[in-house]
Amino acid sequence: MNLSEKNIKKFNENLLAWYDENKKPLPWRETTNAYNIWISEIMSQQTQVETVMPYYERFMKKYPDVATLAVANDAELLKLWEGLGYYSRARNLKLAAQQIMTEFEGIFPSVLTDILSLKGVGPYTAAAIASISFGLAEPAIDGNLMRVTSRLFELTNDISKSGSRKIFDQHLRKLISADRPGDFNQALMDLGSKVCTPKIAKCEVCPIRVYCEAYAHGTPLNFPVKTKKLKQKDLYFVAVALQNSLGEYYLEKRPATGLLADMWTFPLSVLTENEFGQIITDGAVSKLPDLPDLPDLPETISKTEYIGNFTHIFSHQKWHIAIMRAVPEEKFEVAENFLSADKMWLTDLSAIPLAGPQVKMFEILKK
DNA sequence: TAGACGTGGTA
DNA sequence: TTACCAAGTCT
Repeated sequence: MNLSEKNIKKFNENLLAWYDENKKPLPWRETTNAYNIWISEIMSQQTQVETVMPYYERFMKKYPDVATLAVANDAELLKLWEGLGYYSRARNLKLAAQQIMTEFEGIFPSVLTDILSLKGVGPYTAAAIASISFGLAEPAIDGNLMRVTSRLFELTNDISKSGSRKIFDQHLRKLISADRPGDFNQALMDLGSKVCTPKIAKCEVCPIRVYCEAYAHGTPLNFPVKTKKLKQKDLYFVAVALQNSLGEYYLEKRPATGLLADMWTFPLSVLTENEFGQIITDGAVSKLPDLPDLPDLPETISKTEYIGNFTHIFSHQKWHIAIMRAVPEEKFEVAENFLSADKMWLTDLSAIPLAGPQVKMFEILKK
């Protein structure tokens, strides 16, 4: 593209006029309040907007401002986030709210480096908030902007490498509208999701095609350049469903770090692929997870019954879970509900945060 | 810098 | 069913 001042001005006029006509109506586009924009941007990371919308509405109702979020109950916050994935986002949201209370006197920071200092806020989100809420000319570089920009300039930099970011940043800084930087960013995002899409480039309806190198050369689908993702690793587990006489299930809390941190789970034990195969073919199980040492629990769980199996796919792991129902020799009562901070009998499913594998297990056990 | 970190949708 | 995609960040 010829980057003359006149062309850049025309580029923005075309892009922003298209945006004014075609922008997606989204709840968080009805305001520029930094708190609202922040929450919507965090929720939208690697997540489609259709999925985000109900979560956003519930979140704003329960935590309408920074002060409320800063003192949120951890379990309630995680429960609200249940099903959205990437649960550290919820944890970081509360930490960042506390940062704003202590380091910025409760006022959402308006300086880029201050916004960037918030937990869970990286270069994309900081630029999105800075441009949309504070009118700063910062390109918010997400997957959409990288795809559109790579086609505009036929950039062959691998977008899956973090080092490529600065190349896209350099190009976009020359283009970004000083008057409407927030709309510039959102226009390119909408363009990327509706017109300049990964598998199909609808160049015939693109408002900026006359500036596009890939369009001129008929090569839009050659961009962006991106290395392939690794395949998920297969992992095998046996999960145990143990019920007391009240019908409550025994659950454990996962560690505070790592995959599904702080979420509740049925006791799990790692299996080899062969051991897993044994269970699903003839119900034979060689090793069960350790069960709690309870005073009221019968001394031996003499029998286990194979219930079924399912798989759950994460971005980097594929879990194969066989479900065994533990059958105590006699019925037993439990004196206490909460055994400790990380062991409990489930009384109210709606009160504790459960991730995908556990939700699926409940579905199967209900049948 | 590469890999960890969830989930749901599409082809 | 596999592969990839969707408004990334942290370590």
